[in-house]
Amino acid sequence: MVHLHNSATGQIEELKPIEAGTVSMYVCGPTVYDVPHIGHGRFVLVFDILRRYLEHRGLSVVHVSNITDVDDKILARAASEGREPLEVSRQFEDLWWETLRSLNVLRPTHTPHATAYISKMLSFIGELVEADAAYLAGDGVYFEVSKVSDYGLLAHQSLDSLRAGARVEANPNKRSQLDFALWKLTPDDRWAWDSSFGRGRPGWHTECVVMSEDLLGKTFDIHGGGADLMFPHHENERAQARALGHRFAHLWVHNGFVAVNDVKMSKSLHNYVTLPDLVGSSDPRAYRLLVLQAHYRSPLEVNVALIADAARALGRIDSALERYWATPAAGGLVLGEPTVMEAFHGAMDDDLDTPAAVSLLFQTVTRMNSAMDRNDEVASALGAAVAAITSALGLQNEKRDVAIPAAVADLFRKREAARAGRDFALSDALRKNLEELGWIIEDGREGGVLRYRGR
RNA sequence: GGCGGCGUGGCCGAGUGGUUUAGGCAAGGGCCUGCAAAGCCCUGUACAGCGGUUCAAUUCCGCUCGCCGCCUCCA
Repeated sequence: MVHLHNSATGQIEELKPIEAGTVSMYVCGPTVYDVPHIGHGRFVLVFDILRRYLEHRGLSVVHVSNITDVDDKILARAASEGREPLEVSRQFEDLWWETLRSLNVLRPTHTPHATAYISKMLSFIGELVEADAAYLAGDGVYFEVSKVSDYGLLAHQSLDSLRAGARVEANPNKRSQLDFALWKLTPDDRWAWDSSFGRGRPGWHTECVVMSEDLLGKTFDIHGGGADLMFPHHENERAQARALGHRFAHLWVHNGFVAVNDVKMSKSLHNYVTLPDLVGSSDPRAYRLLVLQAHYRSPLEVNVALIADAARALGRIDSALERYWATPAAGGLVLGEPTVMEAFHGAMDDDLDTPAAVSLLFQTVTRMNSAMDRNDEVASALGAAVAAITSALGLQNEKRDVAIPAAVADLFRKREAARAGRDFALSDALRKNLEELGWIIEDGREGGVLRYRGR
């Protein structure tokens, strides 16, 4: 059974799907106003890994991840570039999905947009006002935090201590400085919606409650996101749902940050790296492996050199898999070696212990290679285990169906002939030519094997 | 100020009261190979410092030093 750390309780708890066999999962998505950064990459990979694993275990997953397309930052960018807000959000949303595709991240089942949920948000806010959990004051509608008895559950702080530490942001309209805006009145703005409260825009904590409940119900299994969303965003989402008596999310799952030189990555510190740059710098799977090598709740150091290391490690898995696929057994139905698969499940069930799973993967690669070297028949079961684990983690070696160019084939044939004639000088020279073209020859008993390694 | 976390071998990164103390990358040695590549084998005696508890601590407790995060938009 899958167990996950629940931020609400601080405990590792069993995932018990509300609807047997189906896991409902909501993961807070991006605000599309800029190029995705490597921090986005981590959360997207973590939850993709979780999803893939659940599916690997035979569960079906309804995965919802939103696109925030109405936000002050989008507006600001549109204004400074003299463009329409929708044009800006469209541009970065397209880039978002394109980047995720390159990371081999499965597309969520549903990808709701905030702009499509304005009227539902308004009626939700109406319910909150009716329930006396929200109030209309000067410049907007605010949620009254003190109406939720366990406010601070996710922050792991009491209302008093939160209030004590809260920076004073002198908004006299709020009854408490912790109260947050559900609807901001912006009567003069073009980018606004009319409502019974007045013309305005939604606050950013409401869309996720409304969209998650709309698509997954008033209670669902997992709510996830980056650790910095825990408070206030998730706290506030939860507060709204609780104020209406909804059970809301059962398990709150949060991933750790990406750090650069031990410091959380952020634009203001100029340690910002874009995701497309990072993914493009190496094998697109390298970041996934890097993420897998650390526990999802730990901070993770990420830089181009580490990505390159991970890419080299990937090579080990790839060549093992190539070796396995080349065996006759691989064509048939070979089950993964049972003790390995059991160990894999044991690790992953334990709060997604991917470091242990990856460790096991590499150990299995070594065992498979050894077994093949000595013609041990256990090799195919081990190879099948490597293949199964690799694909459950989303690290599968996309079989590069790279057609062999005629020129390459020609060089290869010449090299084989030279080698057969023991003209090693010519043979090595030809091999070098091929390497420059991105092709590597591995000599074996039955002659050389041509392999594309890219450049 | 409140809350939480961290300091592991060249780097990344798991983990554990004692026993064979992950894994990857890098490094060194070896086997194999015409040479390579791939693969296999071997090597590194790491746990911030100081006390304490214990038969035994890197692992538990305390303190010190250093560092990080949340409390504000943020994955």
